[in-house]
Amino acid sequence: MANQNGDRSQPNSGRMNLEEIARLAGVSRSTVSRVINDDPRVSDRARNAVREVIAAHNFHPNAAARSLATRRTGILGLLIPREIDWVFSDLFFPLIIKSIAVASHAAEQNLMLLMEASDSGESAERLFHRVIGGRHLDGIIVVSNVVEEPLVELLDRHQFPAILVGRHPVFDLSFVDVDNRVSAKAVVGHLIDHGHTRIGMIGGATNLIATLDRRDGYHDALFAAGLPIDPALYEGGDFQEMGGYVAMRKLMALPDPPTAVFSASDVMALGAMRAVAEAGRSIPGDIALIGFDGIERAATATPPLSTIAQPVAELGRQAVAMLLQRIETPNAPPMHRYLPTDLQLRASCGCPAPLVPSAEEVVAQVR
Amino acid sequence: MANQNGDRSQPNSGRMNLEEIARLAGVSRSTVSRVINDDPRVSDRARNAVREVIAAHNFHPNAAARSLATRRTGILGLLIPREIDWVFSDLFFPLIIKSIAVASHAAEQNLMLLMEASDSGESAERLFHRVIGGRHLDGIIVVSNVVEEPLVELLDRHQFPAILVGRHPVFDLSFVDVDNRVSAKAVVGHLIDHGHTRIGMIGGATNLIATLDRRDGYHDALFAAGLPIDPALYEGGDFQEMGGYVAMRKLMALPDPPTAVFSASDVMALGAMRAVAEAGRSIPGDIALIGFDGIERAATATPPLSTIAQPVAELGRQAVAMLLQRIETPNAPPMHRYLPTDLQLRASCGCPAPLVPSAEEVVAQVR
DNA sequence: TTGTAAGCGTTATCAT
DNA sequence: ATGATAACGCTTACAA
Repeated sequence: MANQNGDRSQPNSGRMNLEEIARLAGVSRSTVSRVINDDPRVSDRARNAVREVIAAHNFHPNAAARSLATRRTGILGLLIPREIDWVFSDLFFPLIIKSIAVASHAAEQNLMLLMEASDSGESAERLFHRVIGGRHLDGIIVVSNVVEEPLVELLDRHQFPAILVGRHPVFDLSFVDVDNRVSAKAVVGHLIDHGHTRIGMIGGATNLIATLDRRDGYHDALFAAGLPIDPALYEGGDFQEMGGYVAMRKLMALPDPPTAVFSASDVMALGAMRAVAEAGRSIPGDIALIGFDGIERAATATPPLSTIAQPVAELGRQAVAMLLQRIETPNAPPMHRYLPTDLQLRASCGCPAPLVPSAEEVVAQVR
Repeated sequence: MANQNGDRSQPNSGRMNLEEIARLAGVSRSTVSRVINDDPRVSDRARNAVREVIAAHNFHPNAAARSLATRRTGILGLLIPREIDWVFSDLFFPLIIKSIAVASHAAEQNLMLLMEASDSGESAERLFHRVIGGRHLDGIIVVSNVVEEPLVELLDRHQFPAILVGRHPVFDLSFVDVDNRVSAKAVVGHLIDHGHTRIGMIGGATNLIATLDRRDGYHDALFAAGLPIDPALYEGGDFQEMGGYVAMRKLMALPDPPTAVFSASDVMALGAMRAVAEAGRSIPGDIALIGFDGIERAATATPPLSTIAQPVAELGRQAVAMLLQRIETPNAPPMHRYLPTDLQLRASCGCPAPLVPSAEEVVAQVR
């Protein structure tokens, strides 16, 4: 019997390599390589012998040597752009990072996290050339909605395998996204269905593509219903809670305030709710409200916030899947994938209380 | 004049390597290598010639070849353990990930994100051997408070360069942390200073070291004040909002309910506040409350939530700095670093309204 | 099916 | 100061 784990499973104890494994297994280095890479052209006898030695020594092939020979690193990049501060105002980024990480691991790929710091960061161009030029990565996922993201242009120009999470209006790169325009139109359409004719919107940062698309959808809905577009009813925000708060105060201070508001994000909607409450007015009685994103806090807000949910985890998973395809066939035409959103109607828009467990029931359930 | 950027700055256009650069610069490959690595033993003439060629072709050395030769990858690992779901109940993890990423880049290191999925993940042991054994990383940062984290034992046994964010009671690895016990004692001590004698606590998940430490600090404070320890006043939570909500309801349902409560996390405290409000009772009038963490929402809660803040970003920065040291001198004894917390007193504990801008002032400021 | 040997692109040692 | 040349550990024709 082979001495299984004779030396307490050291990781690559000493300085193990293919040559050494080969020696111990009584075969050649190539055979060991074939076994490791599941090459069928190996006899069962040799395969077993090699596997045994590998297991006994807990051997794992050296990553650098491997990628030097294969020109593949097995590493995917994930770039979060420099507008990092508002980026973490809610859990959208954390959740998408998580799903991308998990999906990468499931595909036996490692994930390299690239975060441009607003301050001490290297420029996009430098980062690009260092990481891409140095062949650190096989491909990259860019989670950015910024219109003038410089990386995007570089990726496009150099045809480096890349997937955007969030469409880009100018460069024809592969992306996965939700249809922000259509989704926003659905939201505002729902407010119109409730009978509202004076509908405001709290927008996001103007350099984000999603912001522009959601505004377009807002206009689409008004137009489709034959309602006028009053610029006074649109307030810019910043995707932060305070931005929503401020915007709602402005809307309420209008001579002829809206009776319903569409907020381009749930976090801003939460801030807006605080503003309404402080003004002693009620939701949806005085102002109906719907958000965008589908964050968890929407469901537990007072009143529960209607919203249109993005399939965040699925966006991440699709991005990884698409990137792996792209790495395999770099010359295929760019793919554009839109994932469905989910309109979740709760009390804040005037819909009847939803069929969800009450607080008491939840308590009982948690116990 | 050299043809600067003659071919539109392709990244490693064609198949550039040291040999090719050397040829174009009229020197040998070794000289090019020396220039790249800032070796002083190069004549200015040669250095300039090489630099020119490198710049003209936007050349970057191949990472795999480099680490094969140097036995250094320039990659740090960041492991987020498998209890991933509650991990993202607030922004602690996202913020620490961000600070670690930024600090790594500032130190010219890349960051590999390792997230064990609760479900489809490989086991800790497999992950360890694949990544560490395969020499993907120079070192690793583990952000985990879980007592029985299996990775920690492996890292300890194999003496792989590692830093824990959050101390481990058993294995003597380097770590950076806040002193949870002393901090909790300070919080509860403050409630005692307010005159409370019946003080409850909402704890966290029991498999977390921080939970145990904070409970110990709670006991310390009671003991130091000569107050009895009533087990009924301790309710377990889960670091989620709903857990705090449930725990507070139980505490309020007690025959002799507490007049003050220390919550082991701000998120749970927020849930607790909701429970108090729903019960028609007031904070701090009926129940004084202090949280732990210092999340942003604490300041805007109604009433503003007192808390003790962790220096989250600094924890990340220190972790990177310590890891780099450890990689340089692997045999140095483990370092234990405690960072100070910051008791932020607001209305929820009964302190006078703080000197912060009112909502109106904030609005004015934002405009 | 197996082994030999030639890369992969650096760094590092040793002469010169 | 510079240039050959041997590692580094793996994959992959090509031979056998």
